[in-house]
Amino acid sequence: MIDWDENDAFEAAAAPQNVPLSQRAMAARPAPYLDDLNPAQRAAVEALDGPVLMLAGAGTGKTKALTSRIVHLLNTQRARPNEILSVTFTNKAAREMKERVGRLLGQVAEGMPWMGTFHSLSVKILRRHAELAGLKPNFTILDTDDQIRLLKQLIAAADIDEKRWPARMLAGMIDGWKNRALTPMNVPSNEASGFNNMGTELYAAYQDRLRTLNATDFGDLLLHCVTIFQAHPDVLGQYQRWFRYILVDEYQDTNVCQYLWLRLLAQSHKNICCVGDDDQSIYGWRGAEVGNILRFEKDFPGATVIKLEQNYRSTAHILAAASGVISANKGRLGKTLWTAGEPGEKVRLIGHWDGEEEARWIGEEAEALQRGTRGLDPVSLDHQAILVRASHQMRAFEDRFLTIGLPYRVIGGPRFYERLEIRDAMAYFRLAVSPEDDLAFERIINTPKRGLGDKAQGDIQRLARAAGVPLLDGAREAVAKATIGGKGGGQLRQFVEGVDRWHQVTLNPDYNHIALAEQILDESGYTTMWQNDKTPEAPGRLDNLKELVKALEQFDNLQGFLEHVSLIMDNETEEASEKISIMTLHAAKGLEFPVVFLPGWEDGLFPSQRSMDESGLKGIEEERRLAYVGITRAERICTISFASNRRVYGQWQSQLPSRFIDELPSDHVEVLTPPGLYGGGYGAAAPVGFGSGLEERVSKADVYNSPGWRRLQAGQSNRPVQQPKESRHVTIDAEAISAFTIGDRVFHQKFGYGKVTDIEGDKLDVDFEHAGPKKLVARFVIPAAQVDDVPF
DNA sequence: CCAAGCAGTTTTTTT
DNA sequence: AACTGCTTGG
Repeated sequence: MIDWDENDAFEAAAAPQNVPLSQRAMAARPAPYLDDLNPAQRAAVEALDGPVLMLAGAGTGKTKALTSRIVHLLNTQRARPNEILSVTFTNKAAREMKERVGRLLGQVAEGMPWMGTFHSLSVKILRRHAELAGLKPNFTILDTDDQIRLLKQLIAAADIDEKRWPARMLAGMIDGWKNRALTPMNVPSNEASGFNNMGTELYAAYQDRLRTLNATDFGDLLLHCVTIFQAHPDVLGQYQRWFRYILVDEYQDTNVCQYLWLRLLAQSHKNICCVGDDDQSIYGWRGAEVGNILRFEKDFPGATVIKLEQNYRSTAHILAAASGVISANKGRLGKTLWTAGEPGEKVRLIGHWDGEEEARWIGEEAEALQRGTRGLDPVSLDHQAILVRASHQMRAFEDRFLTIGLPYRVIGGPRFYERLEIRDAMAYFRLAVSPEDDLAFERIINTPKRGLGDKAQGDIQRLARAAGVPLLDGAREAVAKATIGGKGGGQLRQFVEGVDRWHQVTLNPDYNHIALAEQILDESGYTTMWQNDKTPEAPGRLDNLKELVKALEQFDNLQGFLEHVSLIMDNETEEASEKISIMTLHAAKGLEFPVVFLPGWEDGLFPSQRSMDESGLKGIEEERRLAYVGITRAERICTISFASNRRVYGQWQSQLPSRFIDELPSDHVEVLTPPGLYGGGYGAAAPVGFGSGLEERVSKADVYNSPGWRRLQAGQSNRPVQQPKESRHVTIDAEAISAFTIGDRVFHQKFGYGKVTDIEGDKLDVDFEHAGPKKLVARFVIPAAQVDDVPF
C-alpha cells in the first residue's frame, strides 16, 4: 500500500540541484514577480525571516502576496519546495495557490508536498505516527453520519434519553472541545453538565470506540497531531527542522487547536507568516478565535506587521459602504481600505413587500443587467451572485428562477460526497475493501431493503459481540446457524457472499476497481433500488452514482479513492453555460463578482436571531463582519434588499429592516423605489432599477415615511403586488413547443413528475404530482418517458 | 418487517 | 413547509 518511510515525501520533491541553471541564476537579480507588487505587498514578500503578520483587507491582493512570497523563498534559495509548509482552510484555496505558484514559477508546482488544508496536512502527519495515537496507519476518517450513529449507540448504552439529549448536541459539544484541543481528561467539569453529567464520560467512551474502530473524526486529525507533538518532542523536532518556513492563510479563522498546531511547529525558528483579516472572521461558531490574530504580536514578539490596504476589487462607493458598516465593531486591528479607482455606482438599497417579490425583482434585475441597459455594458450571469445569510433563503430564488427559466447555480449546497446515495455506495466500497468496517455494515445491511430490520440486526450484533468479531462475521454465523428465518435469512446469506466475493477481488493487486464498483452496485441491488424509485430525486441520484464511478477513474484502486475522498468534500464541475450564482455569505468568502445581490437584510434573519441569542454582542459583531464580507464581494454593483413579510417555519411574519441598514453611510447609498409602492406595481410600470429608465430616486427617509412603507409596517395583509406579466422579452423556442402536447407526462429536475395541462408559447402549465400546478419554461422539462429508463 | 400516516420540530453558517 | 422519528395497520 503506502510506504511510510519518513523521507519519502521529501525526496519526492524537486531538489534545488534539479532546478534549471537559468532559474538558479535568476535569484541574483531582481525577480520579475516583485515588480508587480505595490510597496506594502512587496514588503510582505521580502520580509522572509522571522514572524510576519500580513493584515490583508478584502480585495487587497493577499493571495498574490502570499504566492509571490513562496516563489521568493524558492528563488532566493531560502528553502526547497518540500521545506515550506503552507496551510489553507479549503482544498479550493490550496489548489488555487498551487496553480498560482506554478504560474509564477513557470512550471507546475507539484513539487510542494506540504501545501494543503489543516486537515489534509494533519492526515499526512498522523499516518506516519498513527501508533502514537493508538491507531493503525490505515485508520479511516468518519463522516458526520457515522459519527452520529456511533454517538447514538453510546447514549443508549449509557441509558440516557436520546430525546432530551440528542446525539447531534453531543457531537457539537465534542467538536467544540476538540476545537479547543481538549481531550476528555481536560474538559472543564462545569462544561459537561448535560447528558446526566455524563458528558465527559461519553466523550471518553466515544474516543475509545473510535480507537477500537481504528477511526478518527475530523477534529481528531488535528488534535491527535497536537497531542503527539506535545508528548513526543523528538517527533515535533523533526517537523520543526523540516518545515523551515510556514505560511498560513485566513489566520483569523484558526481555532485553538489549529493555533497550537502552528505554534508548536513554528516555535523553534519562528519563520511563520500569517495572513488574515480580523474583519473577515466569520467562523466563530465553529471555534475560530479572532483572538489568535489579535494577539499575534504578543505570541511572536518582534513580529513584522504589514497592512495591505489598497483595494483592487471594488468601487469607492462600495468600499465606503463596507467600511461604514464594519466601523461599528469594537476591538478591530483597524485598516482603512482605499482604492485608486472610480467612485462607481452607489450601493443600492431596496425594500420589498415579501420574499417572493424580492426574488422576482432580483430575477428581473439580473436579466436586465445581463442584457445591458441604460448604457451599461452587459454583465454575464456568471458575473452575478446572490449572497444569502442562511441556505433556506435560496429556495425562493430557485423557485422563481426555474419558473422564468433563468439559469442559476447553487454553490455550497449538499456536497457531492455528502449525498445519501454517494455515502451508501461508498459504504459498500468500504465494506468490500475492509470487511471489518462495522459502521459501513450497519449503514447498508438493510439498504436496499433485505427484510433485515431491528430484530435481525440485533441478533447479528449479539452474535458478533459474543464472538468478538466484526459484524460481517456475526452475520456469517447467523447464516450458518440459521438464526434469522424467512426472507431475511436468504437475503443475508446473499449479502455475506457478495461482500466476500467483492473483497476477494480487492485482494488482487491490479484488479479493475471501476468494474468492481459497477459490479458491487449492481449485485447489491442498490442501483435497482433507485431505478424502481419513482420519487423526483431518483434520476438525479442515479446520475450521481454514475458520476461517482467516473470519479474512480482518477484513482488506482478503491482503497486509494476512499482514502482521499473523506478530505475532499468540495466538488467543482465547471459548467459551460452562463449562470447566476446563489450561495451563502460564508461560501462567498474569498470570491468576487461584478454584480452582487444581498437579499434578506432583516433583523432576526440577518443579523440572525440565533447568533444574537447565543452570543450577544459578540454574535452581532460576527454578523456585522458577515455583512462586510458580503459587500466587499462586489466589484461594481452591490444591491442590498429586505422584505417586510417573510414566511418563517411556514408562518407569515412581518420583518423589520436589518439594523445594519442604518449603519450604511447614506452618502454612498441610493434608495430604489420598490415596485408595489406608490401604487406602482407590476401591472402599471416597468420594474424599477437598471431595467428601466424610469426609476425614481428617493432618499432613505422618504421610503420610511412613504404611505406604502407605513402600510407595510402596519402589517396590512392585502397584497398590493399582482403576478408579474410574463410577457417580457419572450423568446419562443420552437423545438420546445413541438416537443409537448397537452396531457403529456413530463419530468422536471426540481418539481418531479407532472402532466401538461396547457401550452402557451414556450411556457407550459404543468400539474405536478408533488409540487402542484406550475407555469414554467418548456426547456426545463423533459418527457417523463426519457427518465423512466435511465440505463446505468 | 414495512409502508403510510401522524405528531412534533426545525433553519445558520461547515473544514 | 418540510423533515424527522414514532406509531399503527397490513
